[in-house]
Amino acid sequence: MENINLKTLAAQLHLSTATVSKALRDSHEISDETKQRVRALAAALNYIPNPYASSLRKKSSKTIAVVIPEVADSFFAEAINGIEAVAQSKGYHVLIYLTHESFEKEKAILMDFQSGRVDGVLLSVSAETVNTNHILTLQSHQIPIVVFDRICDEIKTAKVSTDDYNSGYKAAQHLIDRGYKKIAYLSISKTLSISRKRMNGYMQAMKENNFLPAEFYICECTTDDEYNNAVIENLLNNENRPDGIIASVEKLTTSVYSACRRLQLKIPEDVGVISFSNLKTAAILNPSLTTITQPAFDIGNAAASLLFKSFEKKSFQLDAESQSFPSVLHIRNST
Amino acid sequence: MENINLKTLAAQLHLSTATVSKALRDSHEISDETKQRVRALAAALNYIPNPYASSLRKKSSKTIAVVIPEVADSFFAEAINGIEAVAQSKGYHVLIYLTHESFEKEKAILMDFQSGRVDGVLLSVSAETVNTNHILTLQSHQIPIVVFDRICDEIKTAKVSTDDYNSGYKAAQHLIDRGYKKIAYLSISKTLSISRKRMNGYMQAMKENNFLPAEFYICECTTDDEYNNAVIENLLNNENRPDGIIASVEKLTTSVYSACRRLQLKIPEDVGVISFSNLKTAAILNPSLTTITQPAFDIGNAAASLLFKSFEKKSFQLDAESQSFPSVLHIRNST
DNA sequence: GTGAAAGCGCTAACAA
DNA sequence: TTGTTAGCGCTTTCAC
Repeated sequence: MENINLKTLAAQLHLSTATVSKALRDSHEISDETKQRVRALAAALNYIPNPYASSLRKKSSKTIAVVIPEVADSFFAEAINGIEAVAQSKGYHVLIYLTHESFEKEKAILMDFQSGRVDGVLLSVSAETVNTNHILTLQSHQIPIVVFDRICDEIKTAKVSTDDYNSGYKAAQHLIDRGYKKIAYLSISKTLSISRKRMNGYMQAMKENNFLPAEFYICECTTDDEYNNAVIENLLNNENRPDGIIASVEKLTTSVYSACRRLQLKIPEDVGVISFSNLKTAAILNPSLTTITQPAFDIGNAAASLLFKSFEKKSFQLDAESQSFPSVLHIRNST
Repeated sequence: MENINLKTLAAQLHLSTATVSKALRDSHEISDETKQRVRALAAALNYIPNPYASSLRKKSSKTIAVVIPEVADSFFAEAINGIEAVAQSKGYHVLIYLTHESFEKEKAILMDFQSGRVDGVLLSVSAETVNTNHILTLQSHQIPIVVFDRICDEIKTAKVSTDDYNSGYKAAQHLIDRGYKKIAYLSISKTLSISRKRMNGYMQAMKENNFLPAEFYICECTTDDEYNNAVIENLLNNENRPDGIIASVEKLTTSVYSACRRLQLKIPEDVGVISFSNLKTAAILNPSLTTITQPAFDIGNAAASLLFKSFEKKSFQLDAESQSFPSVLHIRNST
């Protein structure tokens, strides 16, 4: 099938391409009658404008980028849902990029956006991300960027996230209320602000309850499941093992449960477990899992909405628009 | 920061834009010395070519589209991983679109691709998709399309999927081997070929074991969790309830487990449960879940690889390249 | 080995 | 109200 463009339409209608273009965009300069004719033919021939010609000319691409560490995580999957919902409603397209927690990849991806490929970026930084120069560079090219979930405090833009400090606090306090005393915090990154904040909340709760730093256990996990399994098993296979565990990230849950099973530790009797998680299956785990659940869809939705607002009025100050959503504690049988 | 383009480079180097363009693309027409100079300046000024200008000119966008019903499903999430891996290695960009099981949305999305926005499409059809005209139209515009997982048999192109018939058969046979006799099949769509095939496999196994059609239970589920909960509870809350359940799709697992809990039916004693699922948490459910697991990453990877092959040689016949991957049965405590 | 020129399909001044 | 023209930034003949 022949590809049909403005010129074809114009020729068949004995009009200029300019007129056709304006008619299709419902310009007030064009008579109703002409608009009718143009629209009729466009529909008949099933004309779809070439987006790249239009992008080139207008210097706007009607597409945004979503840059995240991974998709196989129910938080990010739900966040994408939230983002896609807004994008679809605004007629925007969404490009997706996975960093797999690599800072180098993240830099390379953002670098490319200097080209004008996207009108804006939604970013959740990788666990390795140690500085924000790549973000600053992008901003200096007038590409608006909104960070969500895994935010960077340093950068000047909208940040949409959970109230991480409180969430960490809430998790720890819940375990303490349940009578657990030696509580471990499983982190995925020393550098990630989100992880630090959750940890600070945990530490604060511990201190307020007069636990000594010697009774805190901070355990660094990684991207590597095998490694995490070993680390967690090691943590628990020990005279002075913790009796409570806070998994700061969903994927660590499986490792914790498996380690307990291998070591024949009973949850919640021997070890209480609470996870930051959006898993739909939390309620049907064995035992059902107490979670700190983030409003993932809403966070994605809010981040995207802010980005679109910044497209609509250029005077919109993204950095005055950060939002923090409360997480909710779902108490189940693992604590 | 000023946006820098070929013209800027050319001016600073006292060369023509044509020469600079060729130099950057490492054309043999250009002297090594010039290439050096050009590359040096391009790097120094951090030149990133405008992709839309290039797309417009070359009529190729270096981007593909992934059209799927949803992301919040571990099969699709993993499949995206597989797709993204190939795309990234080939320097391609990936646009993502969610149909939320709506045929109308799917049509609208594919329609837009006639514009040349993408070089190819990876599609997993919605549960509502009843005909393939939208796909045929796209193909008539020379946009290659590979269907994966939720394939359509009718269309002439590469189809990458699991061996669904065998998987359905395997699931049923496993339950039968375990001594279950009244086995229900939970479907998500009458029209989806993938669902029909799994169901046919189930029926075949039943017949081979001399169960009567009267002992088959086929249960239509939907997108709506509430509704599914009710339907499944109704199925099980009954004198003549099934003693075995095959969930043909991951998301139904939670409904089944919850229904059993509410009705105080014990898994696996009262009801055996097997699910098509890629959940990482299958092993730590209560009880751990017997699954038919699809090689999601590989399927995504294979689908994308085929698409890229068709870009590389236009003589490549996609419709001669369908692939079927075996699923694996993970026997756990729910059966 | 390099450059001039045309043009991808569209939009936006500016004329008419 | 419609048309002419220029040009977005790039690639690609085709001359030189």
